[in-house]
This record gives sequence, structure tokens and C-alpha cells, in this order.
Amino acid sequence: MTTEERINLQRQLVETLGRINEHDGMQPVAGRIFALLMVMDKENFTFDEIVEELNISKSSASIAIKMLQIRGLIEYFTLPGDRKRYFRIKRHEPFKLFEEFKNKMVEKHKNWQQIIALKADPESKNSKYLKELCFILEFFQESVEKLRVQYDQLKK
Amino acid sequence: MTTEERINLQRQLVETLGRINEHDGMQPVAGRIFALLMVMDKENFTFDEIVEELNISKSSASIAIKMLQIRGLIEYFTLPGDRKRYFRIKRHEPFKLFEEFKNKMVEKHKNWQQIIALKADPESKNSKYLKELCFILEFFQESVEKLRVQYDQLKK
DNA sequence: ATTTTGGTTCGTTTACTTGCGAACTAAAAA
DNA sequence: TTTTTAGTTCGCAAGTAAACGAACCAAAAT
Repeated sequence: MTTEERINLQRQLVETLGRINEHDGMQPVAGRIFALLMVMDKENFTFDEIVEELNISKSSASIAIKMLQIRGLIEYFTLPGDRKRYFRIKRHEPFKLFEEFKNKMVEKHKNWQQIIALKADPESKNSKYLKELCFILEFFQESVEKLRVQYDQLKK
Repeated sequence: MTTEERINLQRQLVETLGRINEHDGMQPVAGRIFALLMVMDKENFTFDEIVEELNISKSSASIAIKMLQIRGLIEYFTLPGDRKRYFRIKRHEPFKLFEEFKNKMVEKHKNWQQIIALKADPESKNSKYLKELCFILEFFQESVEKLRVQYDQLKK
């Protein structure tokens, strides 16, 4: 595989993953920018490089980049004597993947507790079902703590 | 708290959770229907009851209900000699909550592997980061199997 | 002091989504 | 046979979101 072939495949993958990111709730341009920063060999893109590589307007790029930064998905650095911003993906501690899922589950747990609290019949099918769901979420929350310890030991 | 007060609070909660469901990628009407079936004491709603309770048109209800069924979030049953459909939330095995998360992670793992496969430098920062992410996903996939066993024992 | 660089903000256009009512359908009831 | 019930489908109107170009701005270079 020549370098050029590889870069073409990477560009295709940016498009594919961009669409997947869209499906995950990103707007199209943002999804492609994020995919670009993940996929390409170049790890630090300037604003203009992003605009050129994706053939998008500066305004679309500006808005999408702002959003990706707010969401904590990308970040930038600057070099002394160089006004350009260099954007790259923000690399998080891997375990954060589950912390985030856990946080979502904590929210769901709260919502379900609210529903339960308002039920006339705590023995109704839905009440029981919701309680079961809450129970498993509590089990999961504890498990995440344990998994974190296991994972840290595994890494050593 | 009187019955009426409770029902009013439930209606408010339907609106609140409906908006949360919207945020989770459901269209407004669908989000409210799903919340309605979760929150209210009545567990089985006919089509017309849904339409009346939420003050929506039959067409909107029809489309949203179809979608919720396809997504596996609600289901209906019928009674002999009664043409109405009775809709209710589809109660899944609780552990499915994590199976679904695991499936999403399997997808992510595939995508990241594709990215890694196209990298020129397997020792670049992004390559290493992606490999780390893949590693933790593999760890997590194994853990889910173990958690399932633990959970089943806990239930006994 | 003027121009260039590196973006941001604004206003408009275009495309898509949402929801409605009206018309329609298939089965059951009258 | 006609009417009623229980929805579905279609076409339209209104609202929303995405993306663009043009104008703008602040800092650096000339």
C-alpha cells in the first residue's frame, strides 16, 4: 500500500466515521472534523488545514470547533511566535469512558426514582420493573468502582 | 397528597422526562408518549387515550408509536372482542441495559481498530491512545460477562 | 500607518423535521 | 348494506437547523 493509497483510505474513513458521529448526535461538520483529527496521520491541524481538507467554510469550521471544544472532545495549543492554533483530539484517561456511562446511569436512576415516588401502587408491574432497573443500576455503580481498581492493577 | 395532586405531578413529570427523552434523540411526541407510559399509574393506554392525554393529533401519535415499537421501547396487546390496541412499555430483562452499552462499545472498538490499521506510525501519540482505548474496551467486554454471572447469583 | 493573518460573528438561504388535518382503509357493528 | 371504530397515509404549513459568504475584528507584520 503506497502512502497515497493509505491517505485516500483515511479520507474515506473520515467520511464514514463522520457519518457515525452524526448518528451519535454531532452535527455533520463537527463529526467530520472530529473524525479527521482521529484518523489522519497528521495529529495537529490548524484552522485553515481543517477548512481546506474538508472543503468547508471558515464559519462552519469555527462554530463546529467551538462546540467540540466545549464538549471536551478536542483542544488546541499554540507555538510561541505563531498565531495559529493547532487542534488535536483531547486524550482522556481511558477509564473515563465508563465514568461517563456511569454518570448517565446515575441520571437515569434519579429519573426512575422520581417516577417510583409518584406511583399510587408500589406493587404495580411498572413499579416493580422500575425498582428492578434501579437495583441493577446500583449494582453497576458499585461494580464500576471495583473495575477501576482491577483495571489499575492490570496496567501495573 | 390527594390522588388529583399526584396525577398532576405525574403529568408534570411526563413533560420533564419527555424533554429528557428528546435530548436522548427521540422526537418530541415520541418522548412524551414514552414518558407517559412510564410515569402514569395506568399502565395500558389505548391509542385514543394517548391522543387525548397528550393533546396531539392522531397522525403524530401514529407515527411516533410506530417508531417506538420499532425501537423496541413499547409494545401492545389486544383483548378478544376488542379492536383497540393497548400500549405499554416493553419491559426488558434489566441486564440488557449493559448488553446494549457493550454492543455500542463493540462498534466503537471496530471503528478504532480500523483507524489504527491505517496509521503510518503505530507509535504515534494517537495510535498509542487508540490502542489504549481498545485495550480497555476489551477489558470491559470481559468484565460484562463476569458481571452478568455475579448479578444472576445476587438475584438468587 | 497600512496590510496581512487568523479567525469570529451576522444575516441569509436552503434543506430537513415536526405536526396537523383531511382523506383514506380495513374490520366490525348495526 | 351502511355506519362506526380504530387507526394509517398523504400533502401541506410552520418551525428549526446547517452551512455559506460577507463583513468584521484584533494582533502581528510590513
